[in-house]
Amino acid sequence: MSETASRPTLEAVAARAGVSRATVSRVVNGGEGVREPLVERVRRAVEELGYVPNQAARSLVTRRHDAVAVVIAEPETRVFADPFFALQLRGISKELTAHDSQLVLLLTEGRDDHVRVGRYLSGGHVDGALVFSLHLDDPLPGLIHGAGVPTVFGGRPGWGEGTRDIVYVDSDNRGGARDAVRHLVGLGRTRIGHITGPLDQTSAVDRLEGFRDVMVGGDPRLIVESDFTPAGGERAVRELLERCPDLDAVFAANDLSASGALRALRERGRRVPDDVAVIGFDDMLPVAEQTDPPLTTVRQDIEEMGRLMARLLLGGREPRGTGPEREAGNAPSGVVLPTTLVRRASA
Amino acid sequence: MSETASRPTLEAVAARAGVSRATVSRVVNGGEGVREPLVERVRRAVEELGYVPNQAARSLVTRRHDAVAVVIAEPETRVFADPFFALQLRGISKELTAHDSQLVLLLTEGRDDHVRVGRYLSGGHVDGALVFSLHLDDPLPGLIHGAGVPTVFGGRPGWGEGTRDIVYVDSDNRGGARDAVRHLVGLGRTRIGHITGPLDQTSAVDRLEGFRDVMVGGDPRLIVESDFTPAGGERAVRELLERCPDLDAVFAANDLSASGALRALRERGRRVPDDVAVIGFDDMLPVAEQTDPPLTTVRQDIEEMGRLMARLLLGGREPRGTGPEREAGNAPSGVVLPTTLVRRASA
DNA sequence: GCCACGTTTGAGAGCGCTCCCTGGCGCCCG
DNA sequence: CGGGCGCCAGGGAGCGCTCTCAAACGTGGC
Repeated sequence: MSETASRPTLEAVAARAGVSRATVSRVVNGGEGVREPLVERVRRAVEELGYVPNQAARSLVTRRHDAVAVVIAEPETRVFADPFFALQLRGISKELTAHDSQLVLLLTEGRDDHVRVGRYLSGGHVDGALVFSLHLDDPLPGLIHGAGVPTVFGGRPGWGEGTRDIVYVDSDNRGGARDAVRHLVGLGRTRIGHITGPLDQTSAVDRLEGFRDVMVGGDPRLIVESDFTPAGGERAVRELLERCPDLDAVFAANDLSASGALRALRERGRRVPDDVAVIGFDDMLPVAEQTDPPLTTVRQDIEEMGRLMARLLLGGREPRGTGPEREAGNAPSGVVLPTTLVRRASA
Repeated sequence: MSETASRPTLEAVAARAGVSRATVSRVVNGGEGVREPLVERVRRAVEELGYVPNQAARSLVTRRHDAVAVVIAEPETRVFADPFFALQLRGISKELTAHDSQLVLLLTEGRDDHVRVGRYLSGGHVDGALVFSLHLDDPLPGLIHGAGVPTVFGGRPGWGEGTRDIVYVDSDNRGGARDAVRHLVGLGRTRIGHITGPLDQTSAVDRLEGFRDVMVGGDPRLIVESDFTPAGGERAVRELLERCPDLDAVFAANDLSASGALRALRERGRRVPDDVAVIGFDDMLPVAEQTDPPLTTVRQDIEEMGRLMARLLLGGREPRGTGPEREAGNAPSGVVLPTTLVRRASA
């Protein structure tokens, strides 16, 4: 039952059920075109022997692996320490499970790893790849895109804008930012500052664009470039207050920097939201709910992004072997998920 | 180069290099016992053709997979939203990479998944498993332990205490807790409260034990069971202050609950650390450094735990194929990593 | 009652690789 | 200078599975 007793093979099951290997194979893979009594007999034999198909042998002939690589490029540790990827992984995992696929996690550390990952992906060990790349100058996505592996990107890649065959899933960063800023405007605020994220990330750029969409002709000095960290948020607010002492609202590009902003505002004696209204982005719960006051922010459904990425990669493939392998690429080249404004106390 | 052009096989490389398949195989797998000029020729052919071994074919005969499953049981979403697993995964990933192994991530959602994971693991798709189980009543670890797959647990499992063949890696929760409480005592504090974690987790239990080790004969009413969350920490502090208004220190079982404690103390007009000193556990940076005041806490090297788990699982196996497959199990049944007290402003 | 056709089942090849074993060759020693 | 030994390369089997193809088995219609 346990130990080194080598696992039963198809052959063994066939012998036990008194049929041929081919028949067992058919039953194991869906049982189409096998008469009921035989199906039953085979099923029982499988059960009794505790047969589990040898995936290696199967892959060898089918050239399918029922496995998908998830590549997370991680130039900074910070990125990895937030719940973002965790949630996305969850979504991915759920969807892959539904498709009987495994999740092979590839974390890259520095440039050398690109080679390793590239080799792995083009080595045909997986059916596809889900790639997260946050930085515009990251060579990895390009590499992968050239590796000839079906790929879906998480977040809008910074290059190949109009390229038809790049598939990605992103949230509506720009639209979400617009909603946030419009909300501030609706509150009667006029001197609205924006704390950006690192502008080598498309999400930060898109949020900035959304801000600009609403504040057309606004004072460019009300935009301070920052880095998605609480400390950066603090610095940015100090800068903003210096440039514009009667600032009455802040839109921070993420919750972390918003939390820093909150702290700096309190320290400077500004009441939130009375004097200055604050809105963040992400709705990262441990942060957004715990700030003082709780943060109004833009929520994105991160887990759903993950699910969608997996679904897109697996294409029209139904939960196991049915249907066409892949709808010939008329997939949308970019899918953008909606965001919603979550009102709490800060604005 | 790209596209569907089927990848080159050993055969192709052999033809190109003018040698036999066997020779190419030898070269690819270390090149022992092949004369230099041939090695060179084969290497070049591999390079030119962009040959990558077919892992499925290889596994089929070697019965090795160069892959390790990482199983994360996740009854609560909260658990996953903290950076803990992320860091551990990093450590694991690094070590596996060094051993040319892949990381197959298995996230479980609810009971049904146990079956799936069990089948997968006993299906012989991976060389071993790294399992994280946080709760005492989780049936998963038991299941896996019975599946006949080499396994290393992350964190002390709640059962099979003395069992010789259970291998796990944990931090020194008890010792770390002792250090923290001793530090408070050294500060002259005498009315020290403890906010525990969920006591169905061994880490929480061990930290409580450490607290008790130092506070022998202490008032049991100074121990409040909580849940590792900020909100729980707040509640616990209110409870503690009610029971003991002149409380002068709090040891919280993790940083998150410590942050809640900090807030509740401020709200109740207690100054930290003047009136009440506070120590957390984990040194979860985004939290510990950002609290007001910054949190004194117990650091554990989470990434190293991950590395160690992987190293233990892979046994004495050197970076690829050399050495014995596995030192016959005289491995230590539990490895406990040291913790260090990180002094910041809160105590 | 017989033949043509559709449906099930079985036989066999082969996926790409490793590894055992044999054959060939150079070299050392007698 | 010849025999034996050791080292290196190649041949070939076979890992467990899928999938094509052909055989066997009905079944219905004429």
